[in-house]
Parts: sequence; C-alpha cells; structure tokens
Amino acid sequence: MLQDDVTEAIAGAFFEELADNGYGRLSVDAVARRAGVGKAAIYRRWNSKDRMAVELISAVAIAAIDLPDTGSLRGDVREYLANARAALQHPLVAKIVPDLLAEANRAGDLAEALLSAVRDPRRAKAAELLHRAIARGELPDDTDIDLCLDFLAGPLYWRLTAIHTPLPAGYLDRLTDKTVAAFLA
Amino acid sequence: MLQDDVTEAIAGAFFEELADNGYGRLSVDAVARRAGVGKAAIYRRWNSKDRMAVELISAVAIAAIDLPDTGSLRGDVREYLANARAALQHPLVAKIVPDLLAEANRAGDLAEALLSAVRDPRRAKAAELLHRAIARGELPDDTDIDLCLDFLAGPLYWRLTAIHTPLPAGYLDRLTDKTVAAFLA
DNA sequence: TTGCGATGGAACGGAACCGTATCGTCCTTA
DNA sequence: TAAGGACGATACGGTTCCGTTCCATCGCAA
Repeated sequence: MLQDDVTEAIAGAFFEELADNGYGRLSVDAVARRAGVGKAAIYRRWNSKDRMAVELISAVAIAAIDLPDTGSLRGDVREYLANARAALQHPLVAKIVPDLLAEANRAGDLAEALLSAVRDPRRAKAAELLHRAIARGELPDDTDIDLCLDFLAGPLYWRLTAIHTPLPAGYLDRLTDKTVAAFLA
Repeated sequence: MLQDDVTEAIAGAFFEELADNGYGRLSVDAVARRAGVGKAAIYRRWNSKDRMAVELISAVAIAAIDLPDTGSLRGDVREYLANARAALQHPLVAKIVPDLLAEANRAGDLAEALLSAVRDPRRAKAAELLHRAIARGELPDDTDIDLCLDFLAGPLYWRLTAIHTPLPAGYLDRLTDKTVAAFLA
C-alpha cells in the first residue's frame, strides 16, 4: 500500500521544481531529491515523467474551478477577479501557470490534457457567469460571450504574469468597473 | 570573416527549435543539425547557448517595436491591435512568445534581458498612445495609464495564446469598441 | 599559386537524464 | 512473531547534452 505522505511529498516537490525550472527542464531525479524520496517511489506510482505530470497537474487544476454567484453581474465579476488574483499571486502558481500555458500550445500528451481538463472546463464555467447576467437582463441577449470572456480573464492575467508588478490599492475595483463597461459596450 | 548566410541559417533554426521545443528543451546540437551547420560554427559566434539565445531574441524583439499614430484614439487602438494580431498569429511567434514570457518570470540572464530589452520598452512605447489621447482631450487627465495598458494588451493576448481559437470576422472591431469603452470607464 | 580562415562533420570528456534493478531497512498486518 | 511490501539509497545502461578539439574541404585574397 503506497504511503500518502510520500505521495504528497512527491507532489509538493514536483510543483516546486516545476515553478523553479519549468516543465522543459523538469527532472525526475530532482523531484526525488527535493522530496527526500527514492526514485523508485516515484516510478512505483507513475510509469513515466509525463504521466506523473499530467496526473498531478490535472488533479489540482480541476479542483481549482470555482465560480461565484453573488446575484449581480458586478458582484460576480468582482468575485471572479478576486479569486483569480488570489490564485495568480501564489508564488508557485504565478510561475507554473504561464509555463503550462506555453506548453499547452505544443504537441504532446500534456498539452491535450491541459486543454481538455483545464482550458475548456474553465472557459465553460466562466461563461455561466455571463449567461446568468443575460438571464437577469443585466446584459443584452446578443452579448458576444467569447469576446467578453477575453475581457474577463485577459487584463488581470496579463498584468499578473506578463507585467508582473504589484497591484496598487483599489486596482481590483477599477478593473471591475472597466470590465463591466467593456461587457456593455 | 564569419559568413552571413551561415549566421542567418543558425538564427532561423534557433527560432524554429525554440517554437517546437521551448527554451527549456532547446539544444545546441538540434539547432546545428536543423541549420545544416557544424556546432563549431555556432560556438565561433557565441560562447554559450544562453548568450546565443539572449542575443538573437533581443535583436528581433527590439526591432519589432512599432507604434501607430493615426490621430485618433480609436484609430490608434485599432492599429495597435491589428499589429499585435499579425505578430501573434505568426505560427512561430505564437509559440515562442508565451514560452519566453514564462521564462521571464524565472531567474537567469535571459529573464533579465527579456525584461529590460522587451517588456519595459514595449510598455513605455504603448503608454505614448494613451498620453497622446490625453493630450488631445480624448481621455481624462487622471486616466489610469497602467490599468488601461492591461486592457490594451490583455484580452487579445489571452485570446490568441491561451484560448488559441481562430478570431471570428469582425472580432478586432468589436474588441476595439470594448477596449475604448474600458478606457473611458 | 600559395596561404589563410571559415566551414561541415565527427569525436571527445564530463555531466545530466530516464527508467530499471538491487540492495538492506523499516512498518504494518496477520 | 513472522511475512510481505513500501521505503531510501545506490548503481546501472543507454541516451542526450554542452563545450572543445581535430580534420579535410572549400572560397577567397595576395
């Protein structure tokens, strides 16, 4: 029976290595060393480095999908952005997400797993936020959902992962204002 | 005297390898093989893989800075987005930019070079677009420049590199409308 | 023609990596 | 108490990589 604490040590070390080195430079030896674990313990759980990565990443990505429902468009947007900020400001997440996003544009099992297990469900989930606003009459029926979703996620992601400078006080409120204004334009 | 055609073949192969494998998996042997060149020809030009990468990437990144000046805010935004779309739809650029953006969040010479040679100049250049609009009176004096810049770049970047689905007809026009609306909110 | 220098190709040492195998040790369960 | 299995550690073969070195060839200038 595989021991849970060893599995967790491996998972923790895996994400730390992923943040430090990126998926391209990730090595099983380094994960084992960092976890204080023999390599056999890793290969007893997954039969290759790629399978380990796909399984560990998919698990946390799926668990992280959570959509607010405050009853108003502005409240939902504010809450969605606050969740996104909290996630992307985690030091490990901030380094891992852009790396995996780049990896998703390449060929391979990890790319397919990321698209089907992370990107598509997350985008469908976020679309619910807009559909609810349309049902409430806060947005017109012919709202361009896809375009609005780009405005919901794009600016904050760009700010936190590309520009990578701290958010000034009140940033999230002003971001919410402009995002809602863009939805209505 | 180093031959220019060899240098160009190396540069071309470097960017193709970078797109296919990412910076983490990039190997000098593969670049030389792809360029039809001996490894010695590479090390005669740069004394390490990292120096080659920094030099080649910095060169094209600096050359690619170009800001439109159409005389109106909406025209400038439309033109800026059209430029960005053209760049990010190039198949190599679409794979390389997200990879380097992830790399910029890590420690190392390449990260520093990317920040100082690419990110900062590009953001300063884009800020001019907004300052001109303020000077024309199209935007209020107290416009939050930083926040607006996130709206200028974020949605399209997110769409083209994270979502990675084709842009429907008229997307850029509607994107421009919503972007300007966000600026004014 | 002679000579210089860049070239492609090949090989090298040393290091890292993957996936497997083999230890002796420890913990759990029967 | 005895048996089984997961454990950390270590080493292995085979591959890949970096950076260096050597070689024969080719182009070009004197």
